[in-house]
Amino acid sequence: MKPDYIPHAVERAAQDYWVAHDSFRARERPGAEKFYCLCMFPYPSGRLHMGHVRNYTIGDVIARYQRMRGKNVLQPIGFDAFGLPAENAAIANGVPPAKWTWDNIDYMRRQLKALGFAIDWSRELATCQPAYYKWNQWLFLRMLEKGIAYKKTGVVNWDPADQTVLANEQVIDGRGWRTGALVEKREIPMYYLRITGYAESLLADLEPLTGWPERVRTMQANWIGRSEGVKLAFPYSIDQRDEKLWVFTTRADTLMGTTFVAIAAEHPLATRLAQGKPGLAAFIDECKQGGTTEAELATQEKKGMATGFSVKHPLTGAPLPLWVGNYVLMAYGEGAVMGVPGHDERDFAFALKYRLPIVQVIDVEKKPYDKQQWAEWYAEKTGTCVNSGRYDGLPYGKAVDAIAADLEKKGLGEKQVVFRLRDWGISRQRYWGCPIPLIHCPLCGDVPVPDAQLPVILPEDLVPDGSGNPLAKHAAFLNCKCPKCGGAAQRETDTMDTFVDSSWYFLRYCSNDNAKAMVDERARYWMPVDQYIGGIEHAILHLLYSRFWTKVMRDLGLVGVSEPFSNLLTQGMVLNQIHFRREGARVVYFNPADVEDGVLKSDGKPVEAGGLGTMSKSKNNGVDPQVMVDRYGADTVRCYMMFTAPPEDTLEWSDASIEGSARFLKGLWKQVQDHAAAGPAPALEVAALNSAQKKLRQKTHATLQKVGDDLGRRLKLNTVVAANMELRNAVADFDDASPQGRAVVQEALEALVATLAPITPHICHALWQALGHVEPVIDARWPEPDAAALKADRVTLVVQVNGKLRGRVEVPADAGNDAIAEAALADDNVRKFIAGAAIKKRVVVPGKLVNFVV
RNA sequence: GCCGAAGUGGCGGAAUGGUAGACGCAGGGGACUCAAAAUCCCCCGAGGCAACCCCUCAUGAGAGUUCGAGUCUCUCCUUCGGCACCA
Repeated sequence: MKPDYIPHAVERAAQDYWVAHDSFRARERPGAEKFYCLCMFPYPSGRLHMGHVRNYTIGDVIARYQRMRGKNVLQPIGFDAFGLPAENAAIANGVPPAKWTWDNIDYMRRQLKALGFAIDWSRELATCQPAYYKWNQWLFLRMLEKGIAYKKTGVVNWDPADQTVLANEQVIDGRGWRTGALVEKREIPMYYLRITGYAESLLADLEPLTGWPERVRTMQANWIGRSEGVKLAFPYSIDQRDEKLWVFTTRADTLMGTTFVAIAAEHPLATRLAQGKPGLAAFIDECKQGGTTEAELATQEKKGMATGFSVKHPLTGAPLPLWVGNYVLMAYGEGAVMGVPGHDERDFAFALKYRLPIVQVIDVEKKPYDKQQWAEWYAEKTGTCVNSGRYDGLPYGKAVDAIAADLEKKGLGEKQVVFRLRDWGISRQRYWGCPIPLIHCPLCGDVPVPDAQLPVILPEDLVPDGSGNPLAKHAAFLNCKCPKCGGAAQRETDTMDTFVDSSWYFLRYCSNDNAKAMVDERARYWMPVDQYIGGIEHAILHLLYSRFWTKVMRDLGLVGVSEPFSNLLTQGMVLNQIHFRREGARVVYFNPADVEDGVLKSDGKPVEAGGLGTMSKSKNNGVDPQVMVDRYGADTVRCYMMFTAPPEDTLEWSDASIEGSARFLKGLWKQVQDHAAAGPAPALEVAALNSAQKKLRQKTHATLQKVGDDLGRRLKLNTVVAANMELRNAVADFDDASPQGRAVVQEALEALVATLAPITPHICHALWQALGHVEPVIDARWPEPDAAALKADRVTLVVQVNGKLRGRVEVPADAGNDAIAEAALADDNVRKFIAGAAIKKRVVVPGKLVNFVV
């Protein structure tokens, strides 16, 4: 009897088998070659979206493949459970974030199980569990002891209407997303982690990380942004005292071209000079409007105001006007820049706008200099100094050395290395996060919570209302005793950035049941992660923070590795259309499924098109894969996700072509069942094969070779499916019920089922049994191609004349170059194009082509 | 604005410096069927040719390197990701 393909029954049976046999429980087996396969854990936003399905399918394919290669595989999962959307849901629905989060986790866990991922569920964790975040707090205290964590002020977005701090995402066109109020910048005290202390090693350790995509390493290196330059001082006198204004520059060679100095609006000197100057004070206030993001600062109109105050040139002593400029970033360097309009594009534009002098001090091969129009070469480091007194004629490097030496003699400067990287501010004025374990005592100051009192538990029954942090109004959490003096004190109500939670979860999977320690020796067995898979959007922040955190833990003796992830696959985003409406100052997003022809289906009124964007909760443009799983089954959805685009490319969602994957699996099922219904195939006798049988066998082994390379080395999963579709087509076209014909088909079908098993594990579980195997396909050996079967007697070469295809020629596989050329020249069309001309050159690529240059 | 990618038929994509369009979707034609669905077979980049052969053009635009470029280099355009409080 040949059973029909009923995906849900097949999938249930396979999943029941794996659960009954505890197939994916990972155990430490010293001596066994381990493989830690990890996907970035999901934020429990509600339901899985297509990006999740893509991510976890890629990971699952790799995990199952490595298992078939004989590795001891660990594939865990958990939930990144703290964060802003839970608070937003609470504001919208009046449900505490904890309940919302756990309901979502329960639903998503069911979805993940329905997709059949080979996950060790015993290691599941959620970052909102006290047993997890206790260790955030514990490590934070260790960092505080070592001076890695410290307190300073930082700038936040402040919504004056709701009296609350806003995330960048909640600021839309400079206004609060709920209130529409103009957002202000505000300085508040925060805790920082000194990631800059690790800048050198974070940069240096990128170099040997060859398992990472080059683009991610480049992005990280640029983000860290090491630059060598000179820190130098412009002296000035104020209130009868001599002081120095420090700046950093990578272009000390242009120092003699300085015509002004500009400081950030937040610079302390700006504040001092604004006293008694209402105009300047108003300008500084104006600079405090608008957002805090770098993109916003970099694209805003460059504005400045003279302070009326001067500083002195460090070498000539000449007075230079001091300006406040909104393009000067307090966060980078010293919060002040020397203005060299001759050789810096921004300074040039600023000088033109405010009619400041422009002086040329670098010449490049005597090219003409125009003070009205910026030219690219003005900023080049290839010229020599001019109009620079004793530095005239010096090239870049020597000029910098000479100027730095002269500054140093005067105590006004020295060479310095600075990084673009800034310390990591982790304080969030939010409820749904990990409490920062500090107590503020009126007598003792900031007192760390003693280890014995950890974790500081977050109360889970509060409902935020959008104005401020509910922890700050919750007496039971807020009021406590000072651990030092025993007097009345208050807890810190800020919580940690959720990036803290995700910076070490991969370590906790190794020992998630240990209540006594953050990590234990099991982490030494499993770490580093052999393959990490996640969205390209995490290329910088999450990966950089995880690398930093791992290095801190290494320095505390907690882990044995310096880098957490040996190999990284950055999956492309799954994009979908964005639709929205502006309702007053608020923006409301609509799911593409509810929109047709630019109109919302429910009310027939138009919506605005926001273009393509990554599927996200905040843009409400996710596609629920559950509909597809219900209709086609998990294997079809998995197959389609892998087939439709290479893992690293962006994928624009369309559910139109999933039918092809459904047909493929249906056809494969029928072929295997038809074949199996005729009884066991006889043993293969290679020597007895006819040429058609040899040809199918060659196709089988060519497919094994391609698929093995695509899966093992290239991670091109789309072509794994495509190559297997080709092989299936070849089997379908092969009409030979003879004993050896059936033996060749058996081999082809086994290759198909085994190599597809990582991608479509359920159907392959059933078909592997149908092909006569007792052991499950998850434990089958990955099939390797047979070199002898790959060899053909004769090969077809392409013949080119001057690089253009003019013919084909079939020659014995072992033909020499002269024999190939002779055969190629016998082709009529080839002869036509050579047409008596002299052959200047002959290029033969063995097995591929021959090219005549005439 | 800065940093990093991507751009190939009607669509998703293949081509690992060597035959551009594998594989699939959609579409067209046919078989089966009372009919439909499902399934199976054939065609399917544009132009030239009565037709086959064959020729020309074509991988966002423009240049360059090479016997040979979708692939490498440069410039430009468009789209996407990141820009430190979305995760």
